[in-house]
Amino acid sequence: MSTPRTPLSRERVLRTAVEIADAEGVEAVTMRRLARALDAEAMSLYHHVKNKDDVLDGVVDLIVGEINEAVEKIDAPAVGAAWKPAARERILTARSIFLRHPWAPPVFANRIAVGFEVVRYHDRFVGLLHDGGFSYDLAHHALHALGSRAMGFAQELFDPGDSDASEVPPEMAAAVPNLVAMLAEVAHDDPESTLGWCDDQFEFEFGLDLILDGLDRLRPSS
Amino acid sequence: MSTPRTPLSRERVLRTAVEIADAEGVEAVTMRRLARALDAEAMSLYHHVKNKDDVLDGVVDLIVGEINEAVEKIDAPAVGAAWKPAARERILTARSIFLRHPWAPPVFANRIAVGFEVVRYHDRFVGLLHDGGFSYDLAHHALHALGSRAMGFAQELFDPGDSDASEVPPEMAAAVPNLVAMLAEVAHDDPESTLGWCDDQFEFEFGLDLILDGLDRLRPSS
DNA sequence: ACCTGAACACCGTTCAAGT
DNA sequence: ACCTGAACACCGTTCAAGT
Repeated sequence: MSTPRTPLSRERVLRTAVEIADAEGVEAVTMRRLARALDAEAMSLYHHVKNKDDVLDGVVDLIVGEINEAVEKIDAPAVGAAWKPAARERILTARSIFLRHPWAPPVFANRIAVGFEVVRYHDRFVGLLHDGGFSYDLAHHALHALGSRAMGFAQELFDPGDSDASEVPPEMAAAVPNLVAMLAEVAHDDPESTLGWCDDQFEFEFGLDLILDGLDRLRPSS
Repeated sequence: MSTPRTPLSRERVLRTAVEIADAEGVEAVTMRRLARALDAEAMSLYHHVKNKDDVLDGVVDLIVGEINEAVEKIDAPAVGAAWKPAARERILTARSIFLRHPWAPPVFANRIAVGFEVVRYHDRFVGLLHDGGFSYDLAHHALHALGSRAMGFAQELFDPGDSDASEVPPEMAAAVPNLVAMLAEVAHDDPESTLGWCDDQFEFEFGLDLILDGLDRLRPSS
C-alpha cells in the first residue's frame, strides 16, 4: 500500500528545510512542517538533527556549500594586483547564489555557530588576499571590513531610496528636509531591490568597490 | 492596600522592554514577561501597542532617539573637508549608545519598518554629507555603502580572530591552511569583542575609516 | 476608556513506549 | 537503531466580559 519511504537523514532534513524556505520563507520552517514534508513525525527529526538551531545552522552551511562549489570552480590563480578582480568575481558569484535564496541573509546574520563551509569560504578568501600581497594581519582586517559583503550580501537598515519624495507626509517632511531634498533628486527607477530587505545590485557593487579599492591602496607593494 | 499604580502607556511599555532586554537579553522580552514587570496582564498591553512587532519597532526607535539626542548635542557646523571628522564623531557617538545595549544590533537588523527616529538620524547624516560637498546622489550611495555602520555598528558573520590557531582540530586544520596561517600570525589579545557577536572597536574603526576615506575621494571639489 | 481571565492556535522539545 | 503518540511548557493573540 504505502510506497517504501526513503529513510530520514540529516542531509535530507536540511535539503527539505531549504526547499520549504525557498517556497514559503524561513518562518514556514518549523519542526512540524518539516516533518510533514518528509512524511514523518516532528519527533523523528531529532534523531538526525540536534534541535531547531541545528537545522538553521545546517541550512546555512548547505548554502555556503553551494557557494563554495560555484566559487572554487571559477578559481584562476591571481597574484599581485589581480587579487582585486578575482575577489570581486568570487563575491559576485557568491551573491548570485543568495539571489536564489533571498530569505537567507537575515538567517545568516542571526547565526552564531559557524559551520565548516563558512570557515572554508573564508579560508580561500584569505588565501586569495595573501597571494595578492596582503599580510595576514591586513587580510584579517579586510575580512572584518567586508563583513557579510565578503560572502556576497549587504545588510542594510533601511533603504532611503525606497520611498518617493512625494509620498512623505507633509508634517514629517518638515522634520526631515535633507531626506526630502535627496529623494527629490535621486530618481530610483529600479522596480525593486534584488535581495529582499537588503541591497540592490548597483548599491552592492558601489560599496564593494569602495572597500576593495581602499584595501588595494593599503596593500604592500602596490 | 495596593499602591496606586502608574497607568500603562506606550512609552512605559517600551521603556520597560528596553530594561528587560538590557538585564536579561531580548529573548526575555515576551508579552507576558513585559506585563509582569509592569504589574499588569499581558492582554492589557494591547491597548498601548499593536502587537509584539510593534514593541520591537518601538524599542528600536527609542534607542535611536537616545542616539539622536547624544549626536545632535555635539553638532558643530562642518563644511567642506571637515565632513569626515564630523561624520566619524557622530558615528562613534552612536556606537557608544549601542555599547549600552549590546542586544540591539541583531534586533535592528531584523526590523523592516523604520520609525521616525531612524529616519531623522539619516536625515541629519545626509545633511552633513551635503554640507561637506556631496551631491545628494553620492550621499545616497554613501548611506548604502555604510549600511549599519552609519548608525554605529557592524554586523559580522563570524570573527576569524576569535579562535586560536592552536585550538583548531588537526583534521580541520589541513582543510583550512590559510586561516591557520593567519591565526598563527595575528595575535588577538583583546579579551573579548565589545558588541557581542559584532565587532570590536579597532576593527569597527578600521572598516569605517576605509569607507569614509573612499567616500572623501569621490567627493566633488576635494 | 482601560483592564482582565479564559481560551485558541500555534511553537520547540521531553518522555516513555513502540518496532 | 530508528520512529512515534501523547504530553509539557511555553509563545502571541482573540474574544467576551468586567469596571
